[in-house]
Amino acid sequence: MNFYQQVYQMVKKIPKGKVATYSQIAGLISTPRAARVVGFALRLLPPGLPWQRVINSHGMISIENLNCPKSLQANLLKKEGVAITFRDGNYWIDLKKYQWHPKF
DNA sequence: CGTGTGACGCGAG
DNA sequence: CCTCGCGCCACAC
Repeated sequence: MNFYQQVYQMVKKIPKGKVATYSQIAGLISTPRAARVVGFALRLLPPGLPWQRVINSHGMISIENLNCPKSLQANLLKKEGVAITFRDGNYWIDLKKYQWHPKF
């Protein structure tokens, strides 16, 4: 199984209404420091993945200029019950409240 | 096998 | 607190 595939599998496991960070995903897979690679993997997302639940460690969205606008991600998260705060041009998520805690 | 790159992270200033 | 810079790992070339 490729690293990317592991990333996708992990992203799929994020429950509705929860979010995870890049470094968290990387750590869950095997390599805590491969957060960048996680982002790289999410760049070529296969359809059907809840990519909107993956954010950076600041609880902030930093996408925008790809095919998907940040507003779409924020909208999707809102529909899942995640509170989004818009501040200084970016969407912020309360990680304390919504971060996913996988329990194996 | 060497180099470059990226939806990132963290320490230093 | 904000900005800058390097490290990091997997993958494409």
